Amino acid sequence: MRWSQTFIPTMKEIPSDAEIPSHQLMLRAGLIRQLMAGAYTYLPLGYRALRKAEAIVRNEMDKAGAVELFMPALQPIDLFERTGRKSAFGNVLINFHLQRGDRKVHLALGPTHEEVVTDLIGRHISSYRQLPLTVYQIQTKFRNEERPRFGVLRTSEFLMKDAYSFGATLEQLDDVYKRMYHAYVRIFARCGLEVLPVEAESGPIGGDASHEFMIPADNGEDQVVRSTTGAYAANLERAETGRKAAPIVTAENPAALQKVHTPRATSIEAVAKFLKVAPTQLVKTLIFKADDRPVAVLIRGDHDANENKIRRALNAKVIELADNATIEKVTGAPTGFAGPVGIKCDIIADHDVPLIKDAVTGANELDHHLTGVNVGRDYQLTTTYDLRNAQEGDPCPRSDGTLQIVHGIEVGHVFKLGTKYSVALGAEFVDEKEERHPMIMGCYGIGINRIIAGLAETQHDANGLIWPLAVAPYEVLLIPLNIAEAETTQLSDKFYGELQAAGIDVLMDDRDARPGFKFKDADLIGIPLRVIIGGKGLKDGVVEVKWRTDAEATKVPVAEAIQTVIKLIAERKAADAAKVPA
RNA sequence: CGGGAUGUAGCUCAGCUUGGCUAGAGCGCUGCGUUUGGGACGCAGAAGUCGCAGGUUCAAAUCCUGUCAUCCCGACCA
Repeated sequence: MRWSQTFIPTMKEIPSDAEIPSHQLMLRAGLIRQLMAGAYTYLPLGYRALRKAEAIVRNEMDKAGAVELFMPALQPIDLFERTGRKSAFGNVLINFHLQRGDRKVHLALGPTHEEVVTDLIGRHISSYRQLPLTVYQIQTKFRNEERPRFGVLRTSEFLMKDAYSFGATLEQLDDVYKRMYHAYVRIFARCGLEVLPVEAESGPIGGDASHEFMIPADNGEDQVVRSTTGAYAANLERAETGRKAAPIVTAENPAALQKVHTPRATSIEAVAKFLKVAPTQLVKTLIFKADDRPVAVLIRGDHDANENKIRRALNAKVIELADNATIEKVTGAPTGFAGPVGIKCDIIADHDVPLIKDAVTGANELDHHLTGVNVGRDYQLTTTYDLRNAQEGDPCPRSDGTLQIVHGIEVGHVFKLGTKYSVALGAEFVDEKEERHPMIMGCYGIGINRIIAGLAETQHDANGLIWPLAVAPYEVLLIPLNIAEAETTQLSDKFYGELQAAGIDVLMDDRDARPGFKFKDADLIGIPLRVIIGGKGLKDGVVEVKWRTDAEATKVPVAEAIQTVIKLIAERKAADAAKVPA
């Protein structure tokens, strides 16, 4: 492509609306333009990168045995009502009524396609002999994000590869899951992305039933816990800690239990400030309803409760924070003054709670707290659990390392769904004994836009983007230094034609601009290999070849230049391919 | 949805506090000329209903009310 004939609106200045590097650079390099909050146009350069990432995803999905199809974005709301996801999605689901003749139809724009695909497969697959089957599509998804942000990282409309597997047995599900996991590792490696697979919240099947693929990045929205030894990585929502259950013994020389007046101090911060003690000295008592049974959950004041861990510890299906009426019933006081001493419900506690000597807790009485609270003497526990979010410095659950917390951008997710959708939508098969069973499903998503945004976010320098060869909009950028010189343009045209004939994606900056101007734009858009033709070099019979990441260009005799470029690209491709796990 | 900020030319911003001549700058754009190895220079030009609506006033980019949009923090995110 000749630069003069395409559309690459680069910007020297940083648009004031863009805050994070990927957003700034994608705007400045002419990859995207914003239409409105959460909706972006992909300009020619950005769209080429997107399509290259898409092609890699498609290729690996095909190799992993998935078959491509294409489903409608427009979907009948009825499907979401049958799976209960109309209310689960709530406001995120874009849905509306349309007039069709004399009737109204209620439609949704697909936020994902479990419903449509389960309905489809359920209608047409009926025997275990036809299973397993994995289908996928690459399609625009729609979600009414309450707050789109971070440029292209969180938008209301985005390109997603979504795959769905249908199997007759858990073994079949496990098999597809492993193949998809492996395909994902290859996809991100081929795209040149550094990605960390982490354990994620997994829903009904449990165990290793869900992994997210995270790009470590300071601006990532997710928090990821990883072990210093590399033995463990998990989403913060999911991450276990390696802490052990503490011995439940009353501390020596405990202070006397004392009731103190703490007017209007209902939060940890307020109580800590009022009594001039550290939050680590406080115990917060959260009242949950676990399958409608009230339970008091004790967490150290400075820690964050983790609802998933609490739900598992209680062996409950659903838990939610109790309403004010329930809290008053079990504590005898309004919300904000709950404590374990004398509470009228079961108590479970985090490992760190019994370690607090002379703790401060609510007194189960309006405007009062207790000080000098000690386990064994003032309240009883039989055991403790891991009930809080992991923290920096916690022991690793799988090794002798410690845990650290990093931010990440979720770029992929593999998930063992089980039979939730096949039961709701009646997608059943018959086994060899003619017994009917719901199909066992898995789903596997990749955010294609996030591959691009993630690369922009993590691979750039002060001057601009640095594309990996496999996803770069163009592989080679030809720069004729001065198009007023006939020799320069003739040679550039020749190179342009021959490189294209060799199957290389080449962009030629044929604009009538000064060299410095072209160099700045070249660094900004980050094409991997740059070939400079003209000027001093051409007088000496050489052209200059330079990787985006090189400090200095290499001089190559004109006669050898084309072969050199073809060889360099081939070598880089081979080197990149060697980094991809087999 | 709660909190904060910002809307003036394609981009970055000044002017607003204390209302007052014809609304400014840099970059970009058009024409001519000179330039040509890291975002050139000169001359001449085009381009803005000052987000929108209403109000106050002799007079509003500036003050008031409402509204819309965008960004940031938080809540939310199968």
